[in-house]
Amino acid sequence: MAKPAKRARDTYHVGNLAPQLLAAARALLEEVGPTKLSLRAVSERVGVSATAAYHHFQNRNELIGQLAAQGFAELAGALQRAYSNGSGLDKLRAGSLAYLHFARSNPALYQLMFGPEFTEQTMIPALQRERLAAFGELKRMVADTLGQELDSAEVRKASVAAWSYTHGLTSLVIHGLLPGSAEYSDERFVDRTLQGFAALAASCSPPAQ
Amino acid sequence: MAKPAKRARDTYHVGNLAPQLLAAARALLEEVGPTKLSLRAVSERVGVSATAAYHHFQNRNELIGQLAAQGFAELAGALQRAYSNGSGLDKLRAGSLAYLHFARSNPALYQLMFGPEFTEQTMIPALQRERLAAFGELKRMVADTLGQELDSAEVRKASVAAWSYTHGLTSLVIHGLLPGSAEYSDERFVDRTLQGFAALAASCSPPAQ
DNA sequence: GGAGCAATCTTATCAATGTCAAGATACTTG
DNA sequence: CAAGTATCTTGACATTGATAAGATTGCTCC
Repeated sequence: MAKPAKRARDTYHVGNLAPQLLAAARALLEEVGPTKLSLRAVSERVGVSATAAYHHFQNRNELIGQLAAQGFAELAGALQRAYSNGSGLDKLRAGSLAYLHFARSNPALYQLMFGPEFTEQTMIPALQRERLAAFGELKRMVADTLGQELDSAEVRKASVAAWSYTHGLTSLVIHGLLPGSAEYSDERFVDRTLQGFAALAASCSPPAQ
Repeated sequence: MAKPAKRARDTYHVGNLAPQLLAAARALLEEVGPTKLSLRAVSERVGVSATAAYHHFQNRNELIGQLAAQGFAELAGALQRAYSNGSGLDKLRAGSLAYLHFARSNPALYQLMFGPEFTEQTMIPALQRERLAAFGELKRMVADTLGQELDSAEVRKASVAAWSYTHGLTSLVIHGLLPGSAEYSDERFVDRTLQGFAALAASCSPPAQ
């Protein structure tokens, strides 16, 4: 019988399994959510055995870590595009829009990127690198807006502020914690939040430098 | 032998198991992290069988959901205290400090409160209620600062802005994504971020109302 | 071109976990 | 005190991450 041979032909040496696994995991991630993503389901979707992934990734954490790293890389790219194509002054608004748009297009991935699965022990070099790169892109936008050097104290503080507000808004929207999280547009969320900041700034005591 | 009888005396009818389970889960949560919290470990710590919890909670999600609800209740309390004891104008700064302080004192709980385990399906009423109450507390602070009504459009927008920035900063600090996440004080993070906002506001185009 | 080696994939298996079903025990109420 | 109900246990099952050992394929080196 040629059955075992044929079966072997189909499954053995699929080729570049790692990218296929990552792609399947990425798709499954958005279907089932960040917590319910199982290696077995990913392997089954690709058509390999449950343990095949262990020859390309150390464990589940490394696989989803690379997914998260991929997410940060794409986020950095989106920020860069917004930074380049930014019209006029408000490049920061364009950046916020790109940020929120990326997260709303890949909600489960975004939750994974900032999820609790990556601590100091379970951290992956690629993830740390891409995260720093994405934040570097944000800092470039802020430095450009402020007209200051990349590593000035002003830029550092303002970048953290920008990241905080954008990530916070994004996180709240993604989790459905804001009214109209599903239907309202990215622009509406960003602009209303910016208006809210303006109102707060007008009523608050000016912070001491 | 009195062994089975004695054993029964020890374990049967522990009393108010639900609060004990919640307390043990709360402690374990901060020890092992939000993802690694298992019902069995909680039960073992309390000293009951693995399935005892199912007579007090529908499933694991309801238990950790009540934990999260408890977290929001405590957060609301912390905000209220900061709101009452706020000295002078900057009650918002005091609120941000209280918020960040709560999260840094209960990092795993905070991650759980905003974690991906609670979707529309897995949501429990208590969690939604306490979350709304906490956000209501934040809105009261904002309304007081702006000197406007609780349900005005201004207050709604400014509240979302305040929540976004505070949650974003908190989330970044908790996850260790900011330099000095471990050593720096709450005050330093909040004040530097506020200074960053001021710098951004000075360099940005005034948002159209 | 073939032997051998390394890379790749599979099957078998284990421990941990969430969950259900059925039975044992303790409290409560008539 | 008897019966019922609340509470807890044991036993079991499916799912999942992970390891070990074996099978298969492609590559290299003579």
